[in-house]
Amino acid sequence: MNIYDISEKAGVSIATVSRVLNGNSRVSEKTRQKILAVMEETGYQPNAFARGLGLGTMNTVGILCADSSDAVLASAVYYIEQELRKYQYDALLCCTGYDTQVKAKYLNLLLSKRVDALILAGSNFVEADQEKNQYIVEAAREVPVVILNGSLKAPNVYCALCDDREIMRNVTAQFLKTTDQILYLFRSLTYSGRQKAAGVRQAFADAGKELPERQMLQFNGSIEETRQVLLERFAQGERWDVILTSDDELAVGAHKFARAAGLAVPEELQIVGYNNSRIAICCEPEITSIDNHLEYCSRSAVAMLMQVFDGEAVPSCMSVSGDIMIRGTTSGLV
Amino acid sequence: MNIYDISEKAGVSIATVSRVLNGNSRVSEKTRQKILAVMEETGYQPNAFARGLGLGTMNTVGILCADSSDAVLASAVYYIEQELRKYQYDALLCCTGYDTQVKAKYLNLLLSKRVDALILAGSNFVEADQEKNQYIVEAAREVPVVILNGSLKAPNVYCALCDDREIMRNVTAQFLKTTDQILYLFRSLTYSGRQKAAGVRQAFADAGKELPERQMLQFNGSIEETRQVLLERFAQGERWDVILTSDDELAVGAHKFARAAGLAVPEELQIVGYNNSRIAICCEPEITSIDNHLEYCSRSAVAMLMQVFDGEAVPSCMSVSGDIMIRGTTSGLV
DNA sequence: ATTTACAATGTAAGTGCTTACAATATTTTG
DNA sequence: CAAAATATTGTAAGCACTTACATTGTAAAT
Repeated sequence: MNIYDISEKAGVSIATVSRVLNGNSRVSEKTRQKILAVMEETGYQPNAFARGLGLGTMNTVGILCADSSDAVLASAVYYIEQELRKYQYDALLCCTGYDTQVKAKYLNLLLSKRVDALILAGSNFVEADQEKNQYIVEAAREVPVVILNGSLKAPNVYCALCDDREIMRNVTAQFLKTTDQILYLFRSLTYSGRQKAAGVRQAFADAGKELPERQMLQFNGSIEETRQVLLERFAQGERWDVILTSDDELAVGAHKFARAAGLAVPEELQIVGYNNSRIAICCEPEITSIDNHLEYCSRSAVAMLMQVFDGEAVPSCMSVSGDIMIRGTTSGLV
Repeated sequence: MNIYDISEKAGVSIATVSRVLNGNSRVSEKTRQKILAVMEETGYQPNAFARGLGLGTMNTVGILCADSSDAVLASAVYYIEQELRKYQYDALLCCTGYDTQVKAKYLNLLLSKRVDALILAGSNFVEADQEKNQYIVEAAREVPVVILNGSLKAPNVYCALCDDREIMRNVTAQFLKTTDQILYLFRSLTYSGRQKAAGVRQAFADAGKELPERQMLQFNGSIEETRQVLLERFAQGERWDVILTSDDELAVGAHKFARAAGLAVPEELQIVGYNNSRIAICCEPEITSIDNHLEYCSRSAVAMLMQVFDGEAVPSCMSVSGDIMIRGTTSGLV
């Protein structure tokens, strides 16, 4: 069943059928109805490939994300997909893992599928070494690229992110009023990761203090492993009044550590998570977490993209404030 | 840059170029190398739409899922996408929400994009009312349909799932040896939901006991709301020795309830979750949960699909056992 | 009534690939 | 060395649409 069959049954030319298919040119109401009736009755579905060939697009956007089973990235993907669909776009999902080579490979694979744009979901896509981001810059020569939670200055690259640095500086500064014994526990130095760390550092600097390297702990492991690592450090005599983390899972690990070490939360140890994800409220007391407004940013990323499609002038970067969700693992925060 | 440009620069016909593109027919090594060189040098990328039009496929599978931000579904989508990519298929993701009308609409939308198959991720796709599943049966006339965690008997529909009924019967039976005060807290009667409930019921029946309706509590809310609901019932005088749940989030709610009610876990109240998801290990004590082998099933679903593509004989349903992951919220389970 | 304007429709040339079949070149065989 | 067999390449007809441009039909204007 193709456009010829329809045109024949309706007694018109294929051009007219195509016109009603695309709803653009003028077709008399009478023939439009007739054609629609024939389509209905035959259950005709236009061939999307032929359509794509003729129009040069299939209304598809590629979403790249390292790991869509990660709670935060899964949410991002979900919001993005939802928002794309509002605008009649389909989402081609591709989970890349964290290796740059692989990311570049998959990005090009999506490109070869002729997606209309690429959305890179996750701050891990922007590396500190600009060389490694080159593949993104090149991709942007083909289609618009939107980065969620990462910033990269290049033509046709748009970013939507949270000001992680500022909120981290703010929160750290608040704790610094009462104690220097703050541990910053972070997972990896993605774009956001670097911002957060910089925020912590800056708060110390602003207070005229030095942040000892021992108080910056990079650790990329499970909840259980996080608990272990902290216990080991604790056993070696390290003590903290506050543990700031770069994500809620690490905070849960810290929470478990506190319990294992017999430390009362928040009286003896305060804990702050990041992302304000669902996991933060599973513990008792529930974990204070920084809300980086993932949903808002995700939807904005898509909105920006649509404006780019429409040829509107769009700023290359949109940023929102981080805001703290105060719960039981902290006291005295504002 | 199209196939004509390449053929010209390489001094061959487009047919030969197409042949090296598809790597199938014999092309002399010399000309193959020459053509590859030209492609390399010009950065040629074949047009996927034209390819799709000629071949009738773009190697794309549609994944339908109600809500990819849900931890369990997100994992399923992740595993499926990973596995599809191994076989060079792309994943078109579509989040439908839980309304049947909407699901049907989106399913047809994916179909109109000419996907090679559909994977329905989540037991919510199979409803008790067969009428409501009709749209799936019809879709299967166009392309193979694979259902994850749901069973539907129809031509060209394949299922991969866990025997939820049996494991639920088994676990319930174990508790019934020592107490009848078991609450089964469940979210919704999806396909799996119905199986689980049936398992609980059967265990009671097998033990010659009756399961009072008060001990079946359907509740579809957040962790916090779950805690509330249980507290209310508790305040009204209801008492339980065991709370079985249909997912880990409900179990976390039960966990929080226990804490709020001052009940020691597992001494005074035992709790069992379902899905063995990451959230189960956030609490203290960690939650015993039933592992329904989501990863295995997800990957199997894709594997089955590939066999269908290859024209191999495939059973219409594959089932795995559920297995219990014993942790701190239970005692005496085997 | 005739010209003019414009709306509705049709014709035909893309869009870029695949592949059956035909044609040609190269080996193998007698 | 010619004929047969086989490997390599080319020709041309799909695949199912879109759309610029041409044509026809209709209503308004003169």
